[in-house]
Amino acid sequence: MFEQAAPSIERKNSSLHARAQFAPAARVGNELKLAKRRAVFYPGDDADRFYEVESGAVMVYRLLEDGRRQIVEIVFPGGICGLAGGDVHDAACETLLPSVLRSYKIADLACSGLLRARVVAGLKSQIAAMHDHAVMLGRKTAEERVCTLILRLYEIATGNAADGTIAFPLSRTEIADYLGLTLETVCRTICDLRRRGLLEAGVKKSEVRVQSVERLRHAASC
Amino acid sequence: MFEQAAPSIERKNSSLHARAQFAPAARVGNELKLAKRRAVFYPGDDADRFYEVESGAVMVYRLLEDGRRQIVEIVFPGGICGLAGGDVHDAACETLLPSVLRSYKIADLACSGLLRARVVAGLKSQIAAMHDHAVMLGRKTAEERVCTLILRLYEIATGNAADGTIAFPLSRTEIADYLGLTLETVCRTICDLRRRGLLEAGVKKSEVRVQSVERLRHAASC
DNA sequence: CGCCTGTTTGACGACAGTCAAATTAGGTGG
DNA sequence: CCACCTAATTTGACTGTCGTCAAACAGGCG
Repeated sequence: MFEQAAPSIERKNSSLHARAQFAPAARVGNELKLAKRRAVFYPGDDADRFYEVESGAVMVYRLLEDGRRQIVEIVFPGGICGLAGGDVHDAACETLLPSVLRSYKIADLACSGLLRARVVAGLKSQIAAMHDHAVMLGRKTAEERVCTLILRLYEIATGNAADGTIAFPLSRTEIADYLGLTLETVCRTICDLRRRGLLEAGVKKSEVRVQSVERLRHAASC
Repeated sequence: MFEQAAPSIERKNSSLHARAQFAPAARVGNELKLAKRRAVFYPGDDADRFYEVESGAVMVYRLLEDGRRQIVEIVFPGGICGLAGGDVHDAACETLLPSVLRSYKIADLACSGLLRARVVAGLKSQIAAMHDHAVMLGRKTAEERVCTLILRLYEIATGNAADGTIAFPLSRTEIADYLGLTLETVCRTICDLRRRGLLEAGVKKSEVRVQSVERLRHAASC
């Protein structure tokens, strides 16, 4: 949170739980510009506000005592985060890209029918996405998981630059933590997909080009 | 725990996707009494209604083409199901026990502030539960998964008959499909926990007795 | 009492994880 | 602009957990 006007101040906040001291809570529908990899909230934080992603992307994750991490949601524009659990947040939330969020008080839901409709719609598609995710984590092989994720990113990206090239907003480790795999398995799987011609290397190493959506969809089992 | 008084009407509906024809859509807050293992909705069904579980329990699941199944939610009293995806349901829903559900039209949300508050609260804890579930599926070992589930059932049951005995509303196959394991692994793990004294056999085979919540919680990593 | 289904147990194999090292990318300062 | 340094990615070899296939066993219901 809470770096207000984006850029400048870059408190180092390298992922795992370096606590940020927040700026004082903002007003209804307060806009929040955040740089890449900034914390939005931490588990245990007061959950009196939730967030709507306007641009960019955020990830919501949980940590176990021993350091295992699971990214439980990746939220893209139009999605909601911070509406889970009781009166404190149940997970951590961090930007993956420079993002604009809009924060609301829970109580605002009662006031605005428009907001409520947007939130309900957001939650509905979010729950469906979590169903997809559960199927992936519980029942898909490593290759199916990777293909499923690439496909999802492709479909989101295809709105923007539709030449089949996808810039991952995620590191290998993050992909692994989202897919319930290790980073080595993710590497091996992606390389293998390249070798087999389903993907092609992009200009930058973090980019990838989809060769055949059909074959990818088939390999993803969905 | 759990067992209601199994009602009368028993339309045969043996699990996987034998389509049920529903009673004609009911009014706002229509009560729905269902026996054990009755379909509530199927994927693709018109999602003009959602359901609040009043008693009993339901499971929400997805099937892949090749028959792999993942149970994505188990919903207990107070929870909501059927609010996911777009204008058709994204998953199947079936009772695990004789249950009483209450169905509402989506539009009802706009009318009743009381309903809205209950639904938002329900969705929030449901999303947190799905976060738990994702962590389990993505990052926990077979033993941790089984312990986590037993612990959750224990905590729900402990409100009712608090002697540590849990009657599973789930078959081994269903436990496996919820935990992302095979039924053999579930069996082996439960037997192992018994051998190691974390659990004790109940009177019936489908029951289990928790020996030490502490040890169980430790083995569950949560 | 006997069938049918669900559960338990066993033997074996494979997919993904672990540990470790080599290679590459990206960022910084000269 | 280039050299260097660190962090990220890739590759390799080996291991272990869990899945698969198969058979024995138990329990519930007619």
